[in-house]
Amino acid sequence: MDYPPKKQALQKAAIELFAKDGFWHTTTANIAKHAGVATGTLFTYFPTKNDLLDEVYLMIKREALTEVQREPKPHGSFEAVFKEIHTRLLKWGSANPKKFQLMLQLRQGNQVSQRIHETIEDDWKESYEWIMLGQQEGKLVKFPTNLLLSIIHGHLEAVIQHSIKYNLSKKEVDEVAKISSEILWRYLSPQSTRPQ
Amino acid sequence: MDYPPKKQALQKAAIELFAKDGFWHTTTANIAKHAGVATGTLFTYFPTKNDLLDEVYLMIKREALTEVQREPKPHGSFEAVFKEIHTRLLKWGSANPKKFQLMLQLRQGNQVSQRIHETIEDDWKESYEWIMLGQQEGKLVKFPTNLLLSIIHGHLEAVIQHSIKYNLSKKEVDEVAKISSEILWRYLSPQSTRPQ
Amino acid sequence: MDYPPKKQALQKAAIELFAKDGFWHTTTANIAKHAGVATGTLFTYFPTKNDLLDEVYLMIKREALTEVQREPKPHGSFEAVFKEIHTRLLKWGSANPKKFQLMLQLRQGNQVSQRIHETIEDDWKESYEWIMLGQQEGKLVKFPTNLLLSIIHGHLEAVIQHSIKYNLSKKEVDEVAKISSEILWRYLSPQSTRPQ
Amino acid sequence: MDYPPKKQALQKAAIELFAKDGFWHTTTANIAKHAGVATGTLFTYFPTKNDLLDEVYLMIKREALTEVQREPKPHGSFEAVFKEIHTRLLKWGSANPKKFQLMLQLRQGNQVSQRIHETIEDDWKESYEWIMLGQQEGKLVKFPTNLLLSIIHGHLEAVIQHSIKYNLSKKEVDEVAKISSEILWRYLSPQSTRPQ
DNA sequence: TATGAATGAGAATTCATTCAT
DNA sequence: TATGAATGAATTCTCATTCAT
Repeated sequence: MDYPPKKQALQKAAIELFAKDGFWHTTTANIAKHAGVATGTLFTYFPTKNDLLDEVYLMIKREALTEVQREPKPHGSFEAVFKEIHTRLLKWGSANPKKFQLMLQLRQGNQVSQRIHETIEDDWKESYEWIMLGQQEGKLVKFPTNLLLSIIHGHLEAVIQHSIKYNLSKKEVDEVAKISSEILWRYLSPQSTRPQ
Repeated sequence: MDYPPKKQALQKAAIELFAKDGFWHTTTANIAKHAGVATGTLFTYFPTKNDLLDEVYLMIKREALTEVQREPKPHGSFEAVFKEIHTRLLKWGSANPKKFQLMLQLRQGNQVSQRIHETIEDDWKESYEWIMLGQQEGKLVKFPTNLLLSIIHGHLEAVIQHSIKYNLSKKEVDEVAKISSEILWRYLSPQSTRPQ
Repeated sequence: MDYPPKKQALQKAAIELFAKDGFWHTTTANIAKHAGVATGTLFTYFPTKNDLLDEVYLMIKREALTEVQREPKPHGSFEAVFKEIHTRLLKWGSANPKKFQLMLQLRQGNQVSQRIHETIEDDWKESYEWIMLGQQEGKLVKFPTNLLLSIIHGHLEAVIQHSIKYNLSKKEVDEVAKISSEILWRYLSPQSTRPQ
Repeated sequence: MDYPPKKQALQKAAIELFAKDGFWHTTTANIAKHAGVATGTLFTYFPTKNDLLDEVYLMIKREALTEVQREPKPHGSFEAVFKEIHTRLLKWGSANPKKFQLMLQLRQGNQVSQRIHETIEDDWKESYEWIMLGQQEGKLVKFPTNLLLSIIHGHLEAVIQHSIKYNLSKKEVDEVAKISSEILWRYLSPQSTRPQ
């Protein structure tokens, strides 16, 4: 979608550097240098440093989303789909530690513009509604949907962070994914709240 | 512990402003102004802006810890203690949204110095060991302890964020605490992983 | 004289924008855009932004001069010619407010190159000499010729500015021209300095 | 009124440089250097380069006004006062060529903020009303007051420019003032418009 | 001629930190 | 200790100009 090669190079360099040094310690001059272009070139593609950030953040979020939606689409029972999505995201995060951590870093801090947050919310709306549907159909506990999503997110993040921190191999990530999605599912499916 | 009133005023102002505008958008001049002191005074107490940040971060972390350890100490069965700690932290976070969010903001980003992170890890070592003990005694699932802690943290954060976002009343927070700690416990106690 | 249509479009756009936003707030990119050509094209016709300015300034000055010299040439007594010239310039300025104000703007400031100023002085030499002749023949007061010209200019400018500011109609400008040239003439013809 | 010596130095340097090189060719770094202060110091006193310009412009305008109003106040007949004011301004302009030319330069161009223009208009309101009164009492021709003022201004400027250009001595300026105010007066007093 | 992406020197402004009082 | 004016390195962004196509 982004043909201009210099633009791509800038985005890539930005992700690299933002993730490594943080948004504020990264200068536009440095991004340009790493991308192999002149300082002014950055501003040909991104009116301001913040616009670059916005675009990069959106890109990452969409990359994760693409992962969830890519062929073959998750299919089967609600449970199977739920676990598959969880697994895909975990794998994606483990395989893209820089992007993942940049994402976390940017979620806190108020650098990303409101407009982008809204765009992203829009992107994920389908998933949100799918979760809500699951609740209505009794497949998931009846927590406030937002809280439920927060918990799912929180869990996922914790597991990804763990995988990154201990630099797990692909194989290990597969295992963690299995256990972790299994647990999460039991945790959030209604029967689990009424054991015995 | 911090007798000089100007130092306290500076710390308070710093928390306020860091939480509201972020570390990078907060100028030392502004902190001083909000604290009602001269710009230079800040540097009488904190050699650099980052030292102020470190101290403030440590303060908040210790405040949360104090909450966990304050009299009457959590007591009773492992389960009771576990739930009590979870509840106390949830309440503290809900009651101190600014501090809590500042904490999250600072966890990502590389502002806080390594030294401080180590100090904090040290502070919480006891808790860490208590969890590990719980695992050894079969009270908690046998995940890698670090992952377990990450998951507990993730859950707690999700719930606190939710309470803050929807501005829950004290009563509502009490309820959420009850349900949430109950769920977390079932989730992490070994029997929950072998339902039926 | 300027056949290439893109060159003309650039000059026109430059006048428009220099007059509206000032030389410094006008970017070459903007001029090109308004002229409907590519940024680089400007530099095909004008080596530098300042050369464009020079040419535009010269153009305007010559347009005013052309107005003075156009057929039917001012004729009759010295007084009649003097008044006719004054009237023509006043009308031209009122009809071309943008060009007129750009002219004023550029007279101060050191943007226009010395070479152009000299060229213009040359263009107007004839008028200058005609005024001098008038003085020698006792038709005009014996002020230093330069001062005399400055005063004439000052008067003319004041009246044009007034016409522009109050957006006078053609008819009103005609009237003002009549009165104003009458006054100026009395003011500068020798008898006026010795009334009674 | 402006005690801080560095502020004064900055204003002085700004006038010097703006007049010599123009507002746009003068960098804040250069102003600071000429004032013998650090680059940042300029912004301690003037939030932006334009604020410095505003203040400098206002200063100059007020200096001219002070000249008009200083003791001994112009007194005597309307004619005497009129000529005295004209003379004082001419002398001030001749004695302060840089300030005078900077004034002209800034009047054109849209750098000076509207607010400052209004402040100045306010400052000179008294003079404006005095002129209007003169018209009502039949001491001055019944032109639209604004046009009348424009003409007076235009005349004054022309004469000052002349004095500066030919670097007239104080004595010569005195003479020019005498002649010039005499002429202007005859020109603008009602009888002069109906000679014979 | 015409294009417009790319360039990079240059400029205004910010702000942590210092230091004389 | 406390002050706050002064510092100047660092940073984002602008824009005239170039040049490969």
